[in-house]
Amino acid sequence: MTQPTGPAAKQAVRHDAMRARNLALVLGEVAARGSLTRAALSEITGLTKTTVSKLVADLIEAGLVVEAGTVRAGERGRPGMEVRISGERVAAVGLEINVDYLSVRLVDLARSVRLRRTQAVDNRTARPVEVIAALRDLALGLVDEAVDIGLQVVGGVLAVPGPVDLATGVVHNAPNLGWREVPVPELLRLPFPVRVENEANLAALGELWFGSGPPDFLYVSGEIGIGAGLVVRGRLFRGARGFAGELGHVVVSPDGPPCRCGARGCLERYAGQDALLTATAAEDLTELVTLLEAGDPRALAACERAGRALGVALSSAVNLVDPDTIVLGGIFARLFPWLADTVTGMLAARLGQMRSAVPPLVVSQLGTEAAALGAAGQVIQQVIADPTASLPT
Amino acid sequence: MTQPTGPAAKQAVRHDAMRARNLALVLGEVAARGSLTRAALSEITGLTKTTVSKLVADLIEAGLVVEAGTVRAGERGRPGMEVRISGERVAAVGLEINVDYLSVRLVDLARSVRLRRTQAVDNRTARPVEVIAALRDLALGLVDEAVDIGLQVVGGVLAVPGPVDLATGVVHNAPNLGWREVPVPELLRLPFPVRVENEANLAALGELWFGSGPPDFLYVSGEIGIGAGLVVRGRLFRGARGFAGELGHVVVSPDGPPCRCGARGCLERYAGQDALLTATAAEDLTELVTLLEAGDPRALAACERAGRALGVALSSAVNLVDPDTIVLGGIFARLFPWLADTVTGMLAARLGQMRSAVPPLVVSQLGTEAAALGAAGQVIQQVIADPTASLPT
DNA sequence: GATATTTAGTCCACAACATAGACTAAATGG
DNA sequence: CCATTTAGTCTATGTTGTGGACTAAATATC
Repeated sequence: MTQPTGPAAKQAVRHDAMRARNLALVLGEVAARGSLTRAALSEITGLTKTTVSKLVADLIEAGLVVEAGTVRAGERGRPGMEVRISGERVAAVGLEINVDYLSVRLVDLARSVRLRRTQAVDNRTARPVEVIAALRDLALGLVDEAVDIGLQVVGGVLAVPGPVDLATGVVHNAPNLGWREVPVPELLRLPFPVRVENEANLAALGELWFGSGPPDFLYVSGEIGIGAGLVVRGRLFRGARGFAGELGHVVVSPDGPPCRCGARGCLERYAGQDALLTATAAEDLTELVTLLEAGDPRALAACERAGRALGVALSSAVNLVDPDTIVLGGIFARLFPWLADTVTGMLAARLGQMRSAVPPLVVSQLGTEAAALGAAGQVIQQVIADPTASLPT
Repeated sequence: MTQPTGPAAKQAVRHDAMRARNLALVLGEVAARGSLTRAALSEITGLTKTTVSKLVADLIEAGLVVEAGTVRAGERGRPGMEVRISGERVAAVGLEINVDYLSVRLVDLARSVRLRRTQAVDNRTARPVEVIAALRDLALGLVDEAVDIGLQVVGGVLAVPGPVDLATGVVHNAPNLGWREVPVPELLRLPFPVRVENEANLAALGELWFGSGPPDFLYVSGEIGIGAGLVVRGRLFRGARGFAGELGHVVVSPDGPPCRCGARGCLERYAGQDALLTATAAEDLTELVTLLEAGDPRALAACERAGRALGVALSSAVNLVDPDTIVLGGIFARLFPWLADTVTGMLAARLGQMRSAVPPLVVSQLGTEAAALGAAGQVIQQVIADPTASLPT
């Protein structure tokens, strides 16, 4: 018989764990609300003023928060001292390998993007070792600049367009890049710990942490392959082995065109970038957008067909995973003006009678930065969730 | 900016919470492993022997565990005293309303099914208040019998075939019963707290806690409507508003037969009970099974068509939610012999090239009891997760 | 300008719960 | 019967939060 408690429930709690949790609680509230006084923290967390004072003292000593000036809530009384996240000690690096660029971002603990570097390159024609060597150079340059501005990089996450084995970091298959079985961490070897994660999942987390929407949504990303990241109550849904979110292979029509996955009628064959470019004889996405702007009938028809297919696949997804909102990113962000009405119409037609609310369709606010920001945000999130790892011993 | 920590991370931890967590840890390990000595508990949990002794003393005083005799692990040394879950103090009631029966189960803390009562009745032709009144009578009888055997019912959960508003217990729409907007808890009014939950989700939990498979699977249930319960790492996935798992409205063919949900080509129209009975002119499921056993060509063709549709829909589900195993329950458990090869074949054809492992298809081990057992199991699970609620004050 | 009032934050004795080592208890091997 | 091994209890101590007393810093009122 399986015991259905999560891993967190299987740990004994001692005094040190209690303190770690309360430190994380205080730091998390400060991070969530921008700044708080000790008195406000006491009210919000339920801990006594004494306890909050001690916890804040530890966080100040660790350089994770700073006192930022006095503030008064009421008309009279002693003014409180604002405590804010310090953006001047620790930072995280978000990295991204996509089809036609490499990207790195430096994000501080206050979630400010301090540095941005992007390098245009055709990653589909380069060998994986070449791509990763170029990324390593870009990242090392960023780290040097971080040291120059006084920030210590405590970790990084790399976004790649394909499923990833989270334990080993091996990219089993990235169709957008033409990669199979690439042992990314062995090749990357940066002077801080780096994990590898699927790009759609990280973009979803980017929208969550750097966007402004609600904490329950399905993020749709796509180039050749189409992936989805699902966030429910602020947490990423990964599935049993971490390979959830393969929206590109959801069935649009069971006897439709053959797909490279071996099935037929997958979403990718209707709405993937290759499908769109082939239908319009466009060279690349920019040319496709130019045709659409010019009102080219073939381009408009291809978008209409892609929009209907997206609507069908997304209606299946909504029935299965019940998101609150659908966010279109990747190529679909650029094509949003020509897709939105068709997709929204199809969702309303297929979902509108049974469901009390059809999830609204919105465009990504972060554009091509979403994945790299989500990557860096994951490291920031870990520091906030476990501040004791950052305390001096 | 949304702060993405779960609810549990937002609670301060004090001494009482620390004790509660450690009590839950000890009780959970005893529940998971059948019986343990204090010394073994100390080794497994990492708490000292002193701490474990005190925690076990509290649990004994609460009647949640008992000492069950001496046992020795090695060749010499003082024998240890086995501590086991007590099945003789608290119990939970699982209730179920399905199309053609009402069912109640009494389950003790050791997860033994102590009492079973099922009443055959056509719930589709009866009014909701009549159905719920009959269920109330059945449940009150079970409670009387529980008292007779010395068990105290601490709570219950009711399984219904349709989406449920978890906060209010209102059943918005149960197509299998013909119900809409039924305020079940107001009508039921039993002498213990009762929550209402979707039947497919509870059946999935039943397979998890009373079956013997791995803790990551998609459970497929079906009568007229087809629902799915998804369990990942021992936890039920519900979606943003609790309305995930609507497998019956996943698209099989976008321009297929119109569905009562307003869409076209939903799985329900191919593999739902009505679709199967209409295709074979069978009166009910038993007659359909008789036809299948006799080799009736129309019945076999209907199952083949249903199996292919299930395979298509399940391949979309696997791509999106990545389960380890697929469990067929409901009518599909009875039809398993005539469905399995087609479904398995379709899954292999659609998933076998890209995914390193195609999820195996298995039949439910619990049959029609799965939902009621899952319901009772949820109450049992809550007692184990929060034993301080059961301690004398 | 002085005093009363309000609110923030610190101080310190105490409580709750886990730890750690000493000790007792219960068994078997030699 | 004694030595050894292992389980479980006892008791002083340590860690971390609490709660009330107290100080500090502000404004309103006189």
